[in-house]
Amino acid sequence: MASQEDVFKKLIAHCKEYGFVFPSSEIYDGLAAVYDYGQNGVELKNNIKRYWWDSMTLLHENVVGIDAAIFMHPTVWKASGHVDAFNDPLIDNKDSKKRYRADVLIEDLMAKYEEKINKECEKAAKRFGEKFDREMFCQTNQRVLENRAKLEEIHGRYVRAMEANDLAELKQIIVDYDVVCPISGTKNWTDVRQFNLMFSTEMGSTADGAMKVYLRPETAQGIFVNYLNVQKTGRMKIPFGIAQIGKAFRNEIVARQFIFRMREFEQMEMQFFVRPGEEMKWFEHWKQFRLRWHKALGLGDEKYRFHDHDKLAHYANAATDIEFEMPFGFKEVEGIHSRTDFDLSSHEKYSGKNIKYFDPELNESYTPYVIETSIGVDRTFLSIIAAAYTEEQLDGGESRVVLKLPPVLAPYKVCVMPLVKKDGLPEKAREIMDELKFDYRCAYDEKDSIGKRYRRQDAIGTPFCVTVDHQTLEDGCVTIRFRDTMAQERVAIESLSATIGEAVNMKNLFKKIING
RNA sequence: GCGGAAAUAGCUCAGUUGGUAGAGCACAACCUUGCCAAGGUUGGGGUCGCGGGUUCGAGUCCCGUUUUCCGCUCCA
Repeated sequence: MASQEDVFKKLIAHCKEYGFVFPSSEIYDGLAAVYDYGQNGVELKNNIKRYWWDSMTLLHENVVGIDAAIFMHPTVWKASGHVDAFNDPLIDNKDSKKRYRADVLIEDLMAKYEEKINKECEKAAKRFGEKFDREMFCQTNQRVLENRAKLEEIHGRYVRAMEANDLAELKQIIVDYDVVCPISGTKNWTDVRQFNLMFSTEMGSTADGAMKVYLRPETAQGIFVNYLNVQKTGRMKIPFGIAQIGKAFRNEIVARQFIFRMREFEQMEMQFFVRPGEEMKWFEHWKQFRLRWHKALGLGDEKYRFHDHDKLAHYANAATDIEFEMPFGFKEVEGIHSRTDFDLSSHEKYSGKNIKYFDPELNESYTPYVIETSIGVDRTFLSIIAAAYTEEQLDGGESRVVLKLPPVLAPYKVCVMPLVKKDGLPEKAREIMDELKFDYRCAYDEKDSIGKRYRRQDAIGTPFCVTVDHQTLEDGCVTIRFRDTMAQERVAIESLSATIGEAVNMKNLFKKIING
C-alpha cells in the first residue's frame, strides 16, 4: 500500500532527523544494511534492553545472565550446524532473474535420471509380470544402462565438486547436462557463487599461524557452551534459564527494510533448560509469558500474533514466532523454539566432554532439553517506534508529529523549560531540573516559543514537559504538560517526582506481565 | 545478485536550450513576544554522491561506480 510505504519512509526520515538512527559511515556514502543509533536512539534501545533483561532476571529467580564473547572456537559452528547450513552455492538464471541453489539444481537433475530409470522399470514390470527381475533388467536394458552411467557420472562429479568446493565445476555440470531454468526454460546461467552467511576473520597475527574464526551468527551458542559452567558455579537446578544480550552477524544476501534486517544486529536470548519430556509444557509457558511482555508495552494487543512454524529447523520440535504489525505487514520480532537436546548433544559429541545433568530428584543423568526465546533488539526498536509514530491533525488546521513511546522507554522523561529566559525563570528551571535529574533523564530548553518547544519534545517522545513562569517564583507551582493529550495542569514542584515516577516505573509493566 | 527509480545545505525541494549554485524550514547570536510550531536583524553551512568523458565552459549531456528506495531472489 502506497500510504503505508509513505509512512515508513517518513518514519525513517524522522529517525534520522531526530537522532534515533543514522546510516553507518554516512559521510562515506554509507555501508549497506548497517545502521548506527544516535543520541536518542541509544537511550530508547538501552531502555528496551533493560526492560527485557529485568523481566527475565528479576521476575525469575531461576534465570541468570551471561555475556559471552563474539568470537568462539570454530568447532562451535560445526557442532551447531551453521558451517553446513550457512554455505550455499547460488546461481542465477539471467533470463528469468531467478536464483537457485546450484546443489539443489544438480540434485534435481539426478532425480530426473532416477525417474527415467524407474519409468523404464515400471514399463518392463508390466510387460514381464511376475517374472520381472529389476536388477537383471537394469543390467541388460540399453536405455537404463545409459541413464545409470550418466547418473553415476553426474554424481561423481557433483560429490567431488562439493568436496573441493569447486564452483566452476558445479556450473559446468549444470551446463553439460543442459539444466534449464524451470521458469524461463533457458540455459542462460551466471557463474556459481558461494554465499557464506557467516562473517569470518583471522585470529593470530601471522598469516601462516592464523586460525579462521567466525563472528557469531547467533548468540545462543555462547549460552550452550557455558551451560555447564553456569549450572555448576551457580548451583542451578533444572529447570533454569540463561539470558544474554549481544551482537550477532549475518552476511545476508539481501538486507533491507531499514533496521529490520541488518548485517550486524543485536539479540536478546534466553535458553531455558528443562527435563526431557517436559519441553512442550515450558514451550507453552514461555510463549505466553513473552506475548504478555510485548503486550504490556501498550502498543495495541491487535498488533501481535503468533505464527506457528509448519516447517521446522533441524534442531527444533516446535517453533513459533511472535509477529508484529510493521508498516510493511506482520513480521517476525521474536522466535520461541523448542530446540530439543540438539545443541547440547552436538557439543557433547564434538567436544568429547560429558555435559549431562544429574537430576537428584529423578536420580538419573540426562541431556536437558531447551526452550529458546530469541528476540531481535533492533526489530523490537522498529516495532515500538513505528507504533509510536503518530501524525495528528489538531484543531485549527495545525498538525503535529508525536512519538507516543511507552513513557518507561522514552529517551527523555521530562523537559524543563522557563516560559521566558529572563527574570530568574531559567535559574528556577535549573533548580527544578537539578532535583529531578538523579532519577529521570531531563532535557532543558529555553529557545523559541513555548509551543515550539513542546513540539520538539513531542517529536522525540518526551512524556512530560514542565514550564516555569513568573507565578512559580511566588507559589512554587509549575505547569505540567502531557505529551499524548497535550493537557496542562498546575501542580506543586514537590509533586513532580511522584507523577513522573508513577508513569515511568517499570514495575507497573512487570505487574501487567505477571497478572496478564 | 537482477530489474526499475533516485541522489543538489541538517530537512523538503527549485535550478530554463549547458554559462561560475537558490528558497523555505532548521541551526547560531542578539532584540522582541510569551502556555501549543510561522516576529525582526545578522551569521555559519554546498568542490551539486564519487570517478571519468564530451565541451571554451557540466548540477544540467554521455559512460562507469557507490549508496538508498521499490519489485524479484534469499532467509535458523
